[in-house]
Amino acid sequence: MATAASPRPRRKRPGRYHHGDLRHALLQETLRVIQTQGVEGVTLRAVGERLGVSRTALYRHFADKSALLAAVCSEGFRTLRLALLDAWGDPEGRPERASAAARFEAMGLAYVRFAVEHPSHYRVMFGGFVKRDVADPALAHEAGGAFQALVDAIVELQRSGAVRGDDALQLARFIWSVVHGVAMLAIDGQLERQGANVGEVARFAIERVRTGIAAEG
Amino acid sequence: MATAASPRPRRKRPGRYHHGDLRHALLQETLRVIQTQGVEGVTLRAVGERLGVSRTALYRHFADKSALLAAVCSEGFRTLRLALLDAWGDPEGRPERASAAARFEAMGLAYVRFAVEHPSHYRVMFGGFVKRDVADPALAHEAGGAFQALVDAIVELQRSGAVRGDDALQLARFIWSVVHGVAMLAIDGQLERQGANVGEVARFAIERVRTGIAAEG
DNA sequence: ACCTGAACACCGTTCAAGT
DNA sequence: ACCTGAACACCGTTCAAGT
Repeated sequence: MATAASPRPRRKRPGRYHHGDLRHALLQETLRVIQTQGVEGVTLRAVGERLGVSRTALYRHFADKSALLAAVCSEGFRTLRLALLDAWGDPEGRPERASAAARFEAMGLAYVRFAVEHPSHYRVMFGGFVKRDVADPALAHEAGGAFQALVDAIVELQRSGAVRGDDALQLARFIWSVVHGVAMLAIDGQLERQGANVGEVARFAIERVRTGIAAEG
Repeated sequence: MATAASPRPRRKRPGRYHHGDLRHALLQETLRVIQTQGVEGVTLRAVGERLGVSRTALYRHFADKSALLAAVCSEGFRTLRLALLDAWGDPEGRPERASAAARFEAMGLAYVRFAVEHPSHYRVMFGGFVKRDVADPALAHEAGGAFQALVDAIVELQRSGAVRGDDALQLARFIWSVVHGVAMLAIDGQLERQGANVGEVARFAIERVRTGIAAEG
């Protein structure tokens, strides 16, 4: 458990009619349900009841359930981006001593760790739960931001001569695929089923990737 | 569309009481619904109605809906294994001229192609739809078989001196992560959203992997 | 052995109505 | 502006009953 114990969103006072900040509370409570019972535990009835509010109150703040989950995705990509930037900038708590390889590994491991520590949240982000035709612009923006953290890291590694001069976007998509693949197989229990250790798989993968994208010579 | 037009499973004759091979028909019809309407289109009512059978008839053949989907997964892993073996053994229709690199690439591309051509089926296989505690042994067997195809290929590449002498299982997990990652991002529309071409991403990834796992010297 | 039909406890969503 | 409560059209699953 690495999730900070976020304060439980307030219930509506029984007498009062307005909740106050229902939109934010709905989002927070949905995240809480996802983390504890998984996505299938997210019913409008359950979330509403936990906030002392009718099961239809949410329609004032979100178009529908899919829009609520889209907001959950946005929040996830934001958290993921911050985790990646943190690992990249401060790989072991000793940024000044960090080699390019160490920073790269730290970022990759941080990605996988985010997924493993928030499996249900991660699955909402990539499990096809939000209808693609909704196309929440905030979601696209946050997803793009998380990806950009990866691109920026690649570019910096290229500048320092550690990584070959391929198109940075292609390199970033490749690396994203690797960590996303490890994360998904881990979440799905596929690695566990084989008796494999997720951390080992992640470390091995990142090291092989580093070799695969290293500058030649 | 690359799926062979499988013959539509027979409806029950209105007069008759028994369907004949309902279990097989249920599986086939479920696959058909998944392919055309996605997993969320799979309702026991819809599948039953399409076969001219009650919505509860399936409980004679499967424990519940999750068990039906587990069977769908098994079938998917079986098809995937065959596709991988086919690509590995006959990369371009000219097996005798195929280099190790070409066979490796063909296998990787075949993996991604399977997912892209059967996105909903692939998502059922890896989307956490089947409850893990059911633990269908046939499913575990088929999943293991598909993975084994990858391991066997790695071992052969190691014997031929093309791939470094790391633990074959670790190498196979790494490669699985890469192709699974590309496949999932493709299915999810993440690559499309960036304007990336799935085939290009897959080819680039496989080539970088090949470099990353190549024998040294 | 195999299938049916009614019943049950759930869903998301809508909409007129209340404050 | 914000929330409620009844109603609607869906679900998966159970179970006694039919053939």
